[in-house]
Amino acid sequence: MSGNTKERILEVALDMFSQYGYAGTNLREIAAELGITKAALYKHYKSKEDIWNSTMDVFDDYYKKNALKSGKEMKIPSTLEEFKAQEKTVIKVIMTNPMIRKGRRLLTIEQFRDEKTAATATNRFITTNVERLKLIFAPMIKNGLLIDTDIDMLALAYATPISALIQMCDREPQKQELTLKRAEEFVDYFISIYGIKRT
Amino acid sequence: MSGNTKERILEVALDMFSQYGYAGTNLREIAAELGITKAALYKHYKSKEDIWNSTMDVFDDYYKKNALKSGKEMKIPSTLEEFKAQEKTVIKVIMTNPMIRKGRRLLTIEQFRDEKTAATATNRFITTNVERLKLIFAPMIKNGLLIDTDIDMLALAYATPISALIQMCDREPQKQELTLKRAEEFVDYFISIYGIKRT
DNA sequence: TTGACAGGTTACCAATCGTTAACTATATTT
DNA sequence: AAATATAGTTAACGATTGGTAACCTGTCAA
Repeated sequence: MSGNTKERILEVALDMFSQYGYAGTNLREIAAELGITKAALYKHYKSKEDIWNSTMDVFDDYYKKNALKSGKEMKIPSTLEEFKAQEKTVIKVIMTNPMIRKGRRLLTIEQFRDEKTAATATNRFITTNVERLKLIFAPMIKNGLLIDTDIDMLALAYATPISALIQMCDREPQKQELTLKRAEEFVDYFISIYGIKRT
Repeated sequence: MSGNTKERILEVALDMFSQYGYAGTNLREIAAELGITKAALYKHYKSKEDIWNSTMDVFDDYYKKNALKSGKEMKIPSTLEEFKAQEKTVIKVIMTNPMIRKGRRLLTIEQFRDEKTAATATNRFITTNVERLKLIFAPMIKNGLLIDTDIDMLALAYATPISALIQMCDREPQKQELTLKRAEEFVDYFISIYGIKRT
């Protein structure tokens, strides 16, 4: 019966770790949530740290398969409206997808534990976004859609306000509508500043 | 001997809570760091939660007396250069002041614990900054120093890139020089976009 | 039919947690 | 000088933690 217990453990662990952190999560609660005994967990994972590492792997895999891949498959928009529409779609997914949210929360909570986690956080919260955007903005500047300006600063100026709103949404989910709306408004605002109107 | 033990406990607790969080911190280590016994802590505080609440109060007081007050005493810059210089000073303090840094880290780690903490985090990380900036930007627009644009978006566009760099510095202190430099560069960049050149 | 095994259980272990009690030494007050 | 308050100690408490051992039970292959 239930050959999927191993995965269900991860689902619950994922919820708890991303809310209470590693130290604040205990195995009894994970087991209780699943209706099994704490000892049963050890039939599937050899230690708490093993469960922890597995949840991190889940997040990593999901991130690589979805966030990263969809970033690389992103089209170079040929109009400002196309850029807006495309970005608003991405923002909505990043802001509302449960797996992405939990992974982000986990990384936020644990980012000060060690240098490796810190580096991962910087990479995921800033670097990856900036690099993706640079790949989009460079041709847009070349095509006369955006004003010709320092592309690093441009990517930073675009990515971080949206990140801040996403973080706000992470910690206050009841404000999801508000933050999503504000993020979309910011996309429009950004284009109103940096976009070049066609004549 | 040592009538300041009560305060020294707070200093150590402050370090540990802001690195490992509430659940990840234990009283033995706090005591050991001070060269006293765990039981001695109870001569000064009645419980772990009491110590926790006291550290939160320390952060709150410091924040109100320094960050908030200096924000309110801020001058309205009469030139763009003055704005840049003023802001770079503020950024340096916020980025490097140990007490402010620890308070920020603590809030980052614990922001998902309950709704009140979450609200505090949003207030401190976004709202307060944005409100302060709006008070500065409004007269600057009126005086023809900045282009006339949506002031909420303008404040968001200025505050969040710097916040992101500060967060990066928090988790990777060895990059302090880099992040500080980038933040200062961003101030210049921001003015190059939104500032109105005198003729 | 039997035997192996996967996936549970109960019961327990040692370590660690926050916390308290009883005691001691040192100042301070009366 | 005696009494008291302060700030520390040692030792222990009960609860909780991650982890283990022994046992049970259904499924499935030999």
